[in-house]
Amino acid sequence: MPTFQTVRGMRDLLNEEAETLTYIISKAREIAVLYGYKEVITPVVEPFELLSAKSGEEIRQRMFIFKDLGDRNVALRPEFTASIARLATTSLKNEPKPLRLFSVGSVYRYDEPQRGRYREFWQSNFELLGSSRPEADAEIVLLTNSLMETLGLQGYAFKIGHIGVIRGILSQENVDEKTQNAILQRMDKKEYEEAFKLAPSDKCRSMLEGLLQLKSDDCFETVEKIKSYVAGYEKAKAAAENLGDVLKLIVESGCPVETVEPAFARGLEYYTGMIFEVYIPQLDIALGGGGRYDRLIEVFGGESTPAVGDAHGIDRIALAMQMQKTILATKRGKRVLVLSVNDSLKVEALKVAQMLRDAGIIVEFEVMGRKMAKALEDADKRKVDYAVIVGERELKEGAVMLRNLAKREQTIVPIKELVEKIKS
RNA sequence: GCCGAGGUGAGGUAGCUUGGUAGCCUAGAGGCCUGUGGAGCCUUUUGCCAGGGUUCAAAUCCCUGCCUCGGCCCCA
Repeated sequence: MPTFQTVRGMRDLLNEEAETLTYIISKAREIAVLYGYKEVITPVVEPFELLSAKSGEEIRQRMFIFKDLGDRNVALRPEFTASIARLATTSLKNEPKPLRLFSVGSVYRYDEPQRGRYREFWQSNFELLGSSRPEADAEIVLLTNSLMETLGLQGYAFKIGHIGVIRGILSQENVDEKTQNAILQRMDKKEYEEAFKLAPSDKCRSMLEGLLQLKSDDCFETVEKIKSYVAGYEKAKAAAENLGDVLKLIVESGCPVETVEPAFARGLEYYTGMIFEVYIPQLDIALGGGGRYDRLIEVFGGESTPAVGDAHGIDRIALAMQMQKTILATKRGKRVLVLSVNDSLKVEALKVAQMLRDAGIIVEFEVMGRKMAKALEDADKRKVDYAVIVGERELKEGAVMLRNLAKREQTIVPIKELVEKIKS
């Protein structure tokens, strides 16, 4: 019999890793509740067409695609937004706006695995549908800010941009959408020469090149520079103004914005407006990112619905927390091992165990048939707090032996007082 | 997709240069000890990533693949 291991890029998460993951998920869920987001659970497998429609070349090439037994082309979701957009055009079509949706789960991308990158990884996802206003963009950024802060991450910062600037220039230069996407993809990969080659005119090319020079140390100054640079390009100018509005809202709400990137693009094709990513200094991979996608829902056959959303890489956040040695604020109750002195008292011991669990105490029951010495030794090694020993002598008095494993002290405690004694 | 470093029981490792009995520490199960543990002693469990080649002989040398870790690119 061969031994099995996980498929490349997929991991088993044990002990602390699993604990950290669920801890971050629970914090994300708390944020969702606080901001009024309703949780939705969508399938891991979706039609390939849905997932690939507007995701962009980069992601399309990295999807897990297969035919199911009904000969349907399906894929494992590489992100959540497509599923949420599907919901918005179907089940949630007639819900009052704004619609605030939260999801969490695993997503799949066939990348080369490396630090902070896996083929199966976890995301928490927030989408705000129905508003085109800057405060909606701001809310998504601020909620990410809240999550970073709640988790105790130090020195994290946002990188922000606006896809409308480049798209504005390109459409006014009559570049078709397909070419726009290709240019944006190259720019995203920082293959600027390749990107510029696709520009149809010298003027267009020099406009794009010029954008790269506009970065300044002050975010608001960068926005002003962009504004004057794109004078004459109406849509691009409106985009720059919109970026300024969003920036003002988030910066004044205390959100640490590190840079405004005029030529910032992201791998996903569906973005139409503000886009952002969040980083910590110790890692140059994004912990989260998102942006505005005002046209996706109508592409899926829904009414024109402005929307903005973002995703957080839970595994990467876990990595960040580990690097910053962030302490998990988890509170754990007392752990107890219940065992009987001999087999004839098993029923009594089980009753005691159940009584303690009913009172909310974490109870393990001795199931290995071990001798007491071994059982106690084992329990102590695993950091169990108390052993409750059920024996004839004490039971006659309606009591059991309660042993504090760390202190190596024990007292006879009436069963009636056991819960209280353990909890104190 | 590309580049680099590696893969020895469950975990951590020695051995590899210079081919010749796979060793150590931790861990699991159990015993010494049938109502009281952290020590000690003893028994026991699991291994050279896979396949091929060279050789009398391969963990060791060669080739291919797989996997892990890391870097590039990009993302989360």
